[in-house]
Amino acid sequence: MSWMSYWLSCHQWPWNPSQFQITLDQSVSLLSLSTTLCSLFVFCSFRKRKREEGKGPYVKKPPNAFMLFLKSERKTVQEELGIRNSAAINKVLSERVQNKRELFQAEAQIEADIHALNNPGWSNKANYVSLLCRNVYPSTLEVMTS
DNA sequence: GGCCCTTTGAAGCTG
DNA sequence: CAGCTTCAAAGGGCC
Repeated sequence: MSWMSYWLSCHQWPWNPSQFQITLDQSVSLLSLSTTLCSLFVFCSFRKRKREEGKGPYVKKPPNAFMLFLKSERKTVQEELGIRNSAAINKVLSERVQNKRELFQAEAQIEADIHALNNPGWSNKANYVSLLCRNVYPSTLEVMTS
């Protein structure tokens, strides 16, 4: 049973139009549910929207040391082993990063500093879309079970 | 077309 | 404060 059918069964939804009588509490619950679902849709759409280029001032996270290492060594592994799949390449590079970690950590720190200068006040919080969604779910469940 | 996989690490949130 | 979650990159694979 889906959460929607569960909610409807709990609230004895009047499928027959002639029986369309709901209490004030039920209408308030329905309004809250609608509002909450709209919020859920809007917030969860951010994740998809932010990946679209040229829409909004989305600022990406600065790359960490391993990400810089991946960018640097990806083509080498592709040519060396003839692998195109990034998941497989990443596995190989995770083994090779050991002796170059400190070098790329220093570079990552520079990247982070430049990112901070170019984007004053920016925080990872701006990219944490699902936390917003997570705040919506409990209230949705609260409406469903009230 | 869009999500998943796969990795490390930074940063934020939760209990 | 420990533990969990997300997202940075990338491109093949899959639905």
